[in-house]
Amino acid sequence: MTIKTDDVQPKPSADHAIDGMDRKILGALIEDATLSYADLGKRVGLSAPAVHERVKRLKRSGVIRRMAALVDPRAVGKTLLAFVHVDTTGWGKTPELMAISEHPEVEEIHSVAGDTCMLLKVRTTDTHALEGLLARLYATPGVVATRSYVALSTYLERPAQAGVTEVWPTPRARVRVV
Amino acid sequence: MTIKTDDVQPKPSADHAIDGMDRKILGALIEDATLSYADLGKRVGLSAPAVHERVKRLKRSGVIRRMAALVDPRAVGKTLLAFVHVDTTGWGKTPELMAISEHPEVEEIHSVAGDTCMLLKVRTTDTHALEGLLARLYATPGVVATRSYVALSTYLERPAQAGVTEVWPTPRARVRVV
DNA sequence: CATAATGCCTGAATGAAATTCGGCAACAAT
DNA sequence: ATTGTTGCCGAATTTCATTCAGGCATTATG
Repeated sequence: MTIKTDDVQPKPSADHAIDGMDRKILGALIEDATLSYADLGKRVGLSAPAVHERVKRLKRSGVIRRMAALVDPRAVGKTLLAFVHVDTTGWGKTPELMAISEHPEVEEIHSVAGDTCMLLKVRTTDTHALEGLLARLYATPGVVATRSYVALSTYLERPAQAGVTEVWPTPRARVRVV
Repeated sequence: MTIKTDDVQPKPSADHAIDGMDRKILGALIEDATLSYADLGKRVGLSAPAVHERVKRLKRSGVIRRMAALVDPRAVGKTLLAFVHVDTTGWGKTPELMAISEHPEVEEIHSVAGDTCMLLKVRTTDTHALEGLLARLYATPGVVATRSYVALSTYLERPAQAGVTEVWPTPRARVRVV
């Protein structure tokens, strides 16, 4: 009998393991999702139907969540970026706290280990709009304090890279049980 | 004579102002960049060549930076997400600090206002790989301290929304100069 | 008020690309 | 050795991106 894990986090169905060819495809599609299958195939060394099949599988298995247009936030009026540490009374995915995701200024919500409970990434038009968001956060039941880090400049902002980055390889047990 | 602003931040060329129709198009393309122009037009109430023209303009003006595949980080082995506060001796875009962006685990680098200098968003395979990254950060000239917030759960993570979110409208001067 | 110019839209036509199909080679299991 | 499976390629079909020629509203101008 197998134990049902039933994760809270969305899990990528691990039907097929990702191989090096998949990583090359992912890397190319992260850079440019408008590549034709013919060009994509030429870049990774495969035919168009072959890459098409793999991309379909990567989408179906959830590795590729979706294709998205990356929009300059400043072009749509979101000039101000801030990271907000939120201290709460309780812990966990309570409905009250999840209501925070309803605020359209909030782009990310993480529960973190450290001297705070939750970490928010938010974008607003200006400081005044940030104040409005903070007021709504403080009005949320369970929120007791916030600390905001307003971004002055963004030096790097890129979506998830596809390559493995095992610079220091994780040590594996080299012990022989006798 | 006009003053050359010459921003450090990439600037969206403000040829044409973004109107409500553009916002609807952007919102749809953020959700799904694979929409055909016909479907996109039906969704926003426009013909296919019309939306095509607008999308082309949005790309050319830099509002749409690019189309990208959004990849599940866990599917490519990046299980651990952390936000790292970095304290530095100096300030600004020094070459030493910009070398941090060479580390593939680093997804974002912001200089922030608050009790730290810089804020990093990083993804690694595990805690050991995070330790390796921190070791490399400490080896960077100018870095004096770091504080890491390891994400336990991610409740929300979405790319930039297209809509204006002026919930508390920014007060405008109602003064008449006489 | 008339007129011309501008910008933006609609509908058809062309060319390219996505998608599907059948067949072949490599590999694993029986 | 044989059989089944998996993954790939080349060709065919259908859909879509892209372009073009008009039509309508709005605005500037005489």
